[in-house]
Amino acid sequence: MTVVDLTSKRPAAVSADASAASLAAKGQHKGQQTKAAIVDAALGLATQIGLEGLSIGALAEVMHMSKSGVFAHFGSREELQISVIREYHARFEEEVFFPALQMERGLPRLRALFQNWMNRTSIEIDSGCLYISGAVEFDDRPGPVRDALAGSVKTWLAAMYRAVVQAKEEGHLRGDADVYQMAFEIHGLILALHFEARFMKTPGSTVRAHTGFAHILARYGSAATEPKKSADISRAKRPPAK
Amino acid sequence: MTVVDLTSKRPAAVSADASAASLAAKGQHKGQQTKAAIVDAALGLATQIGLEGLSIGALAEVMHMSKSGVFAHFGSREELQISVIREYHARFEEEVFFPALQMERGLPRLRALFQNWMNRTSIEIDSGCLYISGAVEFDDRPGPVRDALAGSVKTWLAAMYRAVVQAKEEGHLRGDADVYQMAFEIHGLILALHFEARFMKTPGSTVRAHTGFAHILARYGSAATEPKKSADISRAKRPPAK
DNA sequence: AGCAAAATAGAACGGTCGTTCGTTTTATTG
DNA sequence: CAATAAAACGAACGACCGTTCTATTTTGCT
Repeated sequence: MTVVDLTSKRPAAVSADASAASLAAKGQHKGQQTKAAIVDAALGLATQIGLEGLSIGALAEVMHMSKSGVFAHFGSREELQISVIREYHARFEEEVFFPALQMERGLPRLRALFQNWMNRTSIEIDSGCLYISGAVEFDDRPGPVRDALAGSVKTWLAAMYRAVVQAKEEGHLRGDADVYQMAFEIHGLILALHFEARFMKTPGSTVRAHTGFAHILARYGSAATEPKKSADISRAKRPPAK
Repeated sequence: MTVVDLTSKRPAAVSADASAASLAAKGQHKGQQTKAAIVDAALGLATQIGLEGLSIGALAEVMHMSKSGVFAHFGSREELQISVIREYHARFEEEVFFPALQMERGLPRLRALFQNWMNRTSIEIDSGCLYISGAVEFDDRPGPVRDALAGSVKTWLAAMYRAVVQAKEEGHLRGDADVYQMAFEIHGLILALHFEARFMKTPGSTVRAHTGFAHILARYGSAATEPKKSADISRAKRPPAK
């Protein structure tokens, strides 16, 4: 009767995705670790099949848990979806926004933001952008999920807009540059990249987005910034990772 | 016993949306008319809640029909979805593509295509673009529905690409203009318009897309085409409707 | 008018969904 | 180690899903 049962399915919940749960296993209670692991798995599902397609049953199966066990951590499906959005927001900040802050204000930082954004959108082919898929799914569906999503998207777009403004303040852009317009056009490039790479599987979409960014810089950049006719692609140099 | 019964719910199917069904009420059998009316209603639902959210039960309720009555016209949900895609494709051609063919080859036609595309994407605020929402929903879901969708999208994007090529052939673009790149950037403007107008409700997105198009023309247009610094918005004049 | 064919209704099926509830197992604390 | 709290399970519910089947009504044709 003292058999240990290594194949016990109970503790499997926490160690389902050790890579994500381990680094968060601080002084937290077990429940919080499990919840983090669930959110991690849910994010993986949501980026593939969408926030609406995310079901508690499928999530429980991935976690090797019971439906009610998963459910108890959130209390409602909407709360689960919101948790996923918050997790995506945190990772987006960490992978796209914060690294770019180590670049100098102005054009270098804007370049880094765009580059990181592109990487996240296209390099990880298996996981689409939750901001884009969520925007389509919830553009007509009011409620707390939409609010959370719109809040995150708005925050990120505002951050990028701020980088554009700073680039202008630093003198990297032309004096008559319309910063709103520039941010709009940059956003369009990312969306086109997402559409053509992920749905249409068009090869070369990444360099196309990069070239488009160079074109935008050629238009809005000050004379000192963009002297040559065609900007080279491999300009965006990353920070030494601190 | 000769009561006419104006409130009979049976014939309501055909006259549910008279506006769409009437003009198609030629020598067709009744079933075909009803099917056209169902597809019309289904398209209305799909553009709001997406192709995946489209359910036969909800559709039957809108049509004042039974689920099985609706179902019998298609034989499967997938076939219904494909029918909706085909219907959208037909309307897209009729509203965006064909009218632009009446413009002269080259830049005027390209302008008209973009203008019509913008109108369809933004003016009709209540109905989103099925190509965009469908692309997000089916970017990871293989099957006949995705195939039909991708086929339609590919056809339309190829048509726009062709207009770009023709504009270059007519000498309206610079000799070194990258036509693929130009089409990519135009596509991005439409996607940004859809995202910001429909999801974020950002006002002024339409003029922003239009300005972006002017910027693209300023870059790729030949000297003879774009002499002035900023192109005027109200250039795209429609044909006299035949 | 009458008859065959087409169209629709209605009920039922198995399945999945989110959610609730009572029980049991596990983890934490004194 | 024992007591208490937290976590997870398992069964069940009602709702909706797509689909199938049979019966009934409506249509189109001669």
